Amino acid sequence: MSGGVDSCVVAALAARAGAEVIGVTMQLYDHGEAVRRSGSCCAGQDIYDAKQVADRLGIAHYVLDYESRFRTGVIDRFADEYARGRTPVPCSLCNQGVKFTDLIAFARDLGADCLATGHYVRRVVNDGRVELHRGADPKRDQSYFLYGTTAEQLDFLRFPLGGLPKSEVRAIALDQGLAVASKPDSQDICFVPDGDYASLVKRMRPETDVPGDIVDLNGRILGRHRGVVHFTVGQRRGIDIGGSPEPLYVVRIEPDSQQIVIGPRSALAVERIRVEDLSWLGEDQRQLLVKVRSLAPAVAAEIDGQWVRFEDPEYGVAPGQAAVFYDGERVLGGGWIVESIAGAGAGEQARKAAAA
RNA sequence: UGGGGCGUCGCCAAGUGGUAAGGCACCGGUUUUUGGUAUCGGCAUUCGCAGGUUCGAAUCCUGCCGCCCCAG
Repeated sequence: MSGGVDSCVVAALAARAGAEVIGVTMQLYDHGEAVRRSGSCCAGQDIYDAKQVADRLGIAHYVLDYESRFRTGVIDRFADEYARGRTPVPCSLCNQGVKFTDLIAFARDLGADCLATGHYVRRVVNDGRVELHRGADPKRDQSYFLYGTTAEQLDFLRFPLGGLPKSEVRAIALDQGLAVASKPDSQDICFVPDGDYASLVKRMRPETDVPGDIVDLNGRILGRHRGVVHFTVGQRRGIDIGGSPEPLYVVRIEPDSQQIVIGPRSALAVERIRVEDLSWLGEDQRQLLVKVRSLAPAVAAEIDGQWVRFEDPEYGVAPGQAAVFYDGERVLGGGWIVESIAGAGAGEQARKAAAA
């Protein structure tokens, strides 16, 4: 129970169903600053909210201090990735680590039959095989963040909200008289109190705060930037360079030289990517759909070992993000994007032709 | 101190007598359980400065200032 609407409704549904329910809240990063911020989770006020709901439901409630695990497993890695010129997905790190590893272990120790969470994904048993599917509400689907779930974890997990639209979840919360019914949806990075993730990363990895050159595709210096921490591949705003007839985007980040390479949208075209730490729930699918960011339609691709080749070029693929594989509604797995190969963008071709 | 060209929003840039296009950048909203993207809206009472002509000038005239190129 994070203290938000979703997990509290899960607890309420379970309690109403007559199950023996034990509420568990992880304390992940409470250092006072995030305490009062609504829309966060797993800290301060949210833990109090979760406790209130548990009391109302008449269920036991545990608060687990996972701060140090969260720090090493999520926050440190978050900062490290920026230092490598990548753009991390902390939510996936959290799910794969503390949430689905440590929390499941705790639940098993308690002798629980399962662990239910408020994620908008579906667990589908098909022919005795457990599958992970997207949430029924396409606007709420969180499968992108859960691709790393293992079959063994999936066996133990339950996602009661996966088939519901958010509006219905709120209606249930209201109906059950839960104090959190109208709490705003959480967004942004939970452990960054004010959305200013850059200042956190700067504090942890000062080298990401070093000014550097902004160069074009040919290496020509166009300007200066305040530090690589402020950029991600595919980013348009914040480059602060005008005078171009078309928008310029971050094409590449080179942390060693502190350089940001920018170019037109066509330079963002990516033909294939390499992924690491591949997690796999499927069989032997090679032709599949892949999402390279949480919000984006899944596109056709072919996987071959660590390489994923897009049927059509993808734009703005940022290393550090996850590539998540789908077969229709079903999640097949995914991995971290570590490398991308420029594709046949129209502009790129024109540039090469002009240079030749 | 000979010749030529140019000075319009932070940048690029239309506009050559009728009352300041557009793009980029920037700012704000929307969207969003990561970062981004996308989208919508805002953004020069004023055209290097000072005079003059005109009903009316960024557009014509004069002077000055600044920059660039060629030639010394």
